[in-house]
Amino acid sequence: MPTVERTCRTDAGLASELRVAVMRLRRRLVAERDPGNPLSIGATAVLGVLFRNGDTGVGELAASERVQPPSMTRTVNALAAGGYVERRPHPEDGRQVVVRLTEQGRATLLADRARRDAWLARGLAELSPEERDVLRRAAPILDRLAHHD
Amino acid sequence: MPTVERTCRTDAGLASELRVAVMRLRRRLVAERDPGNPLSIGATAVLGVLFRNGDTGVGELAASERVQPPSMTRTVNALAAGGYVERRPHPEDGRQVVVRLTEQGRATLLADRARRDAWLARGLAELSPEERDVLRRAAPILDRLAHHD
DNA sequence: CGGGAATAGTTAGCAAGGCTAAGGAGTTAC
DNA sequence: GTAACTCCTTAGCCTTGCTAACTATTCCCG
Repeated sequence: MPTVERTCRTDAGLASELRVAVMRLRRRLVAERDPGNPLSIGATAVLGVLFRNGDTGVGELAASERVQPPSMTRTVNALAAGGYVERRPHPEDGRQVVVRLTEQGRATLLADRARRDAWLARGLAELSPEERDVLRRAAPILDRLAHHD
Repeated sequence: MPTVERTCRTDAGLASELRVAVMRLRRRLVAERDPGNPLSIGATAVLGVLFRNGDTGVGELAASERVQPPSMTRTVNALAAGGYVERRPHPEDGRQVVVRLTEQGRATLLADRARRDAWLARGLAELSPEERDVLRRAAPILDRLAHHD
C-alpha cells in the first residue's frame, strides 16, 4: 500500500505526503512506547530539554515544545507530582518559576532512554545504511520545519 | 536552539532525535492548518484514502491509518454528518459497511488540497533544493517506519 | 441443518493532551 | 504610585486516541 511513493515529485505533493507520514509515525510512536514507562511522550521530551539545557522556566519550556503555557504548566505539574522535577523560585524575577530536573528525574530519563526508542530503533535497524543516512539528514530539517514561522 | 543536530550519530540518538522532530512537526501541522477548514487533519487523511483507493470498509480505513476500529467509526461519523462521505451496505457481506466519498467530499478535498499544505509548503520553499530532496527521499521511509511491525 | 466461533462495526466510557479565557502576583515605566 | 505588561496558573472545553462490551452477520463443522 504505497500511498507515499506516489506524488512526491511536486512540492505540494511532498508537503502532503510528508504530512501523512509524520502523522502516522507519531501515532505509532505514541502507541508503541514501553507500557511500563510512567512518563508520557510529551513529559519525556520535557525531561530531555531540562537534561540538555539545565534549569528552565515554564514559558521557555512551552516555547521549545511549541505549546501554549497552560499546556506546559500541566505537564510540569504531572512531572512534579511524580518527583521528576521540582519548582524553584527564580532568584531575581519573582514572576518566573524555574523547573529543575531532580535526581530521580535524571535517573529515570537515563534509564528509560535506551528502552524508550526501542521500537523506533528496531525499525531503523531494518533499514539500509543509505536509508538511515537519509533520515539522519532529514531529522534536523524536520525540526527546523517545525520551528519555522 | 539546535537540539537535534547533536546526538544524531548513533542509531539510538537518531531514534531519539527523529522522535522529537516528528512530535514537534506534527504539533505544528495540526496547529497551522487553515482555520476555515471544517475538516480535522485526521478526517482529511481519511478523505484522501477514499480518494486514492475508492470505496473502502471501516476496518480497512482503520488499518490504513493505524487506528483502532472505534476511532475510525467516530471519524467516519463526523464525515458522514458533514455530508463528506456516505455509508452503504456491502453488496455481499451484511457485516461490512462501505464508505464512499460523496461529490461534496470530493470537491472539498480537491478545493482544500492546495490550502491544506500551505504552511508546510511555505516552509519547504525556504529550504534548499538539496534539503527538499532529502525530505523527498525521507517521506516514504518514514511511512514505512510507521507501518513496520 | 443447527449452533458455536469468528468477523465487522458500533456504543459507551475513559485518558491524554492540545486549546482559550480569565485572574493573581510581580515587575517595569512613566 | 499607578498603570501596563509579563509569567504563570486555574478552570473548563474539545479532539482524538484507547479498551471493553455488545449486536449483527457470516462461516464452519458436526
